[in-house]
Amino acid sequence: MGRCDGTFACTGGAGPDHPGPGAAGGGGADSCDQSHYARPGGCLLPGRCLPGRRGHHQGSGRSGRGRADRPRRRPGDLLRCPQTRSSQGGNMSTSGDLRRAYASYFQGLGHQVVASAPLVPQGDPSLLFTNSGMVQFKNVFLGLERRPYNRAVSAQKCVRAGGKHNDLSEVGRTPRHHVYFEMLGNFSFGDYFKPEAIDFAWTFLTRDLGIAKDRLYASVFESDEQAAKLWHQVAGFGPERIARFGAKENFWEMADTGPCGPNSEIFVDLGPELACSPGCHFPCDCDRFVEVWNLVFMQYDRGQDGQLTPLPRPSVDTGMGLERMTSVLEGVRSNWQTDLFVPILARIADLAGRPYHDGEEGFSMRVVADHARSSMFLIADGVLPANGGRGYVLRRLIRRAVQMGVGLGLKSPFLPTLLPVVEGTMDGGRPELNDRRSLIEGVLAAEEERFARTLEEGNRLLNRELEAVTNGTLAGSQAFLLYDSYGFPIELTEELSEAAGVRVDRAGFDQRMAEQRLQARAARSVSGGDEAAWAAATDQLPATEFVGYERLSDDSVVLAVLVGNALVPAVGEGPTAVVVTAATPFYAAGGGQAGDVGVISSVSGRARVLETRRLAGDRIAHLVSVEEGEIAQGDGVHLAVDAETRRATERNHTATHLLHRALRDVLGDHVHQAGSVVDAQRLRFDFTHFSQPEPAQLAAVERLVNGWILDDRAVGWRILARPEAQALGAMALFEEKYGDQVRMVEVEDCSKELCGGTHVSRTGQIGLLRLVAEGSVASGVRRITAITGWELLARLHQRDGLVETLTHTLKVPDEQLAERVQGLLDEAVSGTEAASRARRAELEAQWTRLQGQTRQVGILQVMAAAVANCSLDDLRWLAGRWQETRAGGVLALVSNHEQRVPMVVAVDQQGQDHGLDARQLIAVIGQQVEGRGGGRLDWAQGSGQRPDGIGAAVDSLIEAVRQRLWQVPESGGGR
RNA sequence: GGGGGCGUAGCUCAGUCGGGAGAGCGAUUGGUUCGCAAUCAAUAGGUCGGGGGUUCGAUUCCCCCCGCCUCCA
Repeated sequence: MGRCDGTFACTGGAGPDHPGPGAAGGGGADSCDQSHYARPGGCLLPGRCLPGRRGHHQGSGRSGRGRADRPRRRPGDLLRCPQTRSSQGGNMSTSGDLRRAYASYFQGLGHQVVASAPLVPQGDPSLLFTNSGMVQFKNVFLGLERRPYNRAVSAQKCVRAGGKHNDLSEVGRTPRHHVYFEMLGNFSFGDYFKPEAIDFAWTFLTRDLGIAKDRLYASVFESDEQAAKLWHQVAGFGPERIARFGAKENFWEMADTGPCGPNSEIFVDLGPELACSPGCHFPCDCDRFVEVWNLVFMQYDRGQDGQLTPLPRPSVDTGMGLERMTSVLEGVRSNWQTDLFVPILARIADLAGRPYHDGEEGFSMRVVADHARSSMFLIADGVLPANGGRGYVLRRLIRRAVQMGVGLGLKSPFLPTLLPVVEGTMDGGRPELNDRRSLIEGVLAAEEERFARTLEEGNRLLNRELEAVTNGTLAGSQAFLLYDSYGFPIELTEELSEAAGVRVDRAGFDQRMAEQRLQARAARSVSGGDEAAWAAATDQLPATEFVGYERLSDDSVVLAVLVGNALVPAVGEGPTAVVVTAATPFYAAGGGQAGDVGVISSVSGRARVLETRRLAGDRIAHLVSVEEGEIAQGDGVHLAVDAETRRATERNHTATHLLHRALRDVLGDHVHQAGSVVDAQRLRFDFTHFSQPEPAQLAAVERLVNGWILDDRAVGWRILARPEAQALGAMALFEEKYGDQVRMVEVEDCSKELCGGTHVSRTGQIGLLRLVAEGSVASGVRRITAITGWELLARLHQRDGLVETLTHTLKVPDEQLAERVQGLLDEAVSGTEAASRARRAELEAQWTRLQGQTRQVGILQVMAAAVANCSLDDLRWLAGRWQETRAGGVLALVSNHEQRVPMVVAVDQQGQDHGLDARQLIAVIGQQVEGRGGGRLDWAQGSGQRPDGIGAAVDSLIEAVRQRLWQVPESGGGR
């Protein structure tokens, strides 16, 4: 990258990979800084700016204090950074203050304060994690969702790791990359636009935060004259303070189509001391100018053809990275030196027994600090370590942190012990860390433990490999196998190999790694769901009105019919089709509840609804098979849900809420829902818990639930504002939609949960509940399966039928069944024992007879005989006796058994010395009985299928031995 | 979603050109020992994850499924 050459269009950090704060898959203020420590010729001296600052703590220097009494600087500190100018006139001194000030400033300007959405995006499978402030407003910007306000402000939790934008490898190496960070943002949904957005930002920065006006700069899209003009009017910026960039940096798009527009970024000059060169000036992408705020002006809609049409009501989406703005306010050079990280780093340094260094030496500690807090927030939002998807990202974060920590000499498990410190840095802004404390600690401890086992196993395997190394190099494929199949980190392989004086073929390893990536990517491009295509084909339609809470049948009109993934005017009998109506009583699969089935009919046709699914934009898709006539777009139709199936599903859904409550009562508050499936047949509930529940605990749970059912408690629901629901103590699930209006389902004096599903109206309708299975699905997650209502009755009947069959067959009353079966088993066992004893006696007798049948062939004793009715196992037993008694020479036994001819041949050492091979001999016998066989030099077996050749087989064996002895005269002579 | 590895006695695991299912620990019984610990000996315990195929014969080779571990996306 060029810098300060006067012609290069400096990005200020918002490079091509980081389109701005609002990008669903994009980056923004907090991950833009590509500058590194220890840069040759750079203006930073690692470690100079911030001597160890352990001891000072977040929470000190709250608002109201001036910088004079902020305790974070000691008189002797060498502070080369221009932080002394940072907070002039302002009273911001901590990240918590900034978070609060931002919210209250915009609240004062008519913005609704909206809670942070969870890190797991709702209803957007294309996105691994929430990675910017606008994610929860995406559908509002797209016009698919309406909210009761048109101005909002939020402090959004974000994670960038995994997926397309992966900052993982940069964390710890740069001043501003983090996996977890927070984005402060104000939003206008078709309300105010550029003039207000720029004015609000300017006023907040200069008045509320007290940043000197001469330290601020802005960038605008090259052709956005309006924005440039506004910066001049509002801030008095001349052209030298307004950079103009092209579409790559300053034009933002949510996706290939849809809302988009230019954006304007605001930069703070950290001072000439940080300049990369004496001539450095704005714009320059060195550490001197830090981008703190990105204002996105959504004013166009890009159509399928790529054409831009102006939006009637332009919108605004802004993002300010909490961490970097805090660093500016606190006058420190990197985010790691803010109150968000200093206490965490200090604790890690304490545990490691060595000081934290701000330079390269501190890399490991920064990674541990970042990954620890990232993991905690992910777990708090319901992510659990797993082998794929989000869970895998979390697992990697935890393991990387543990590996770094162990390298620092930390004693595992140390991650759980960091939780209180991380929570402290949040200054009360993130209560979920406390609410989910036991869960977070448990998950972290369990994962550390599991990783320790992985390392131990890898160590064992590596040592084995190292011993086998002969040329001083461990093959890249071996190192890769250790990594790929056994999860043993390559860094450890290198380290341990080096200690053993072995080089690791890193190039070979990297080669394998690249192949693996290619393979996974190629596979990915093939997959793709139908639902996305359906959503795209119907994106002009309004949200479907769901009337299924109130009734099970309704009339509506068909808005769209799809066959395959394409819109069609009508569909007849035959193909499976998708039907979308204006309104429907059919519940679309979601929240764990199965979609409804039933019938859609019109004057011209009737279709069976096989499945109901929810599409993006709250449209409901019925998957149908037309049974009669046709269903056409524009038809008036009657939609009827299969009531029996729906009722059964509702019984299971309400029972799930009761079960959840009972589990918490019996096992403890760390129990949280981790997945749920509810259909007409059963309910399946996954929950967090770290050990196997005792049978007595499960019995207690079942008893509690059935007690509530027998109480016949009322079940109701209402829509209310989210804070209200929280105040009432509603169970907040991980999957819940963090809208402002939430639906709370309440079981009288028992359970309150936020839930969009359908339920019985009184618990008595559930009938009864029975737990039918309990097991583990992942570490720390248990799964309970249960049944209710008719399904339970059917199971009882089935069980009763089974018992009846048994009592009938065994001719004993119910209560004696067990005893009778045991008796039969004992009899069977003694019977087979007696039989095998008898068989052995028979074989023993057979063996005695055989001993008389040895004949001399040359110098060898040959025992060749046909024995009656022996299985291959019997022959083996006889051969065993032959070996035990050291009869010597050659043994060949042939028998007839169940239409086949089992045969064995054994040759002792003497026979082998004379060139005899058991495999050749058995082939000779095999010829006479149409059989085949094989084995080892001294021992062969096989079977044939012509019992009438047995006599010839024995003769041919003797003849073969004789010939063999002639062909290969024994060296000592003796014939 | 795509790979790799693993699944054998209660536990930890051996078991290669396909042919007699094993070790250590644990359990039971007996001996030695003042008791425990320890130690010696004997014994029990296995649909070799499940199903299908190839073969005279499959723990072993092939295919499918299930479970666990792991990497990549």
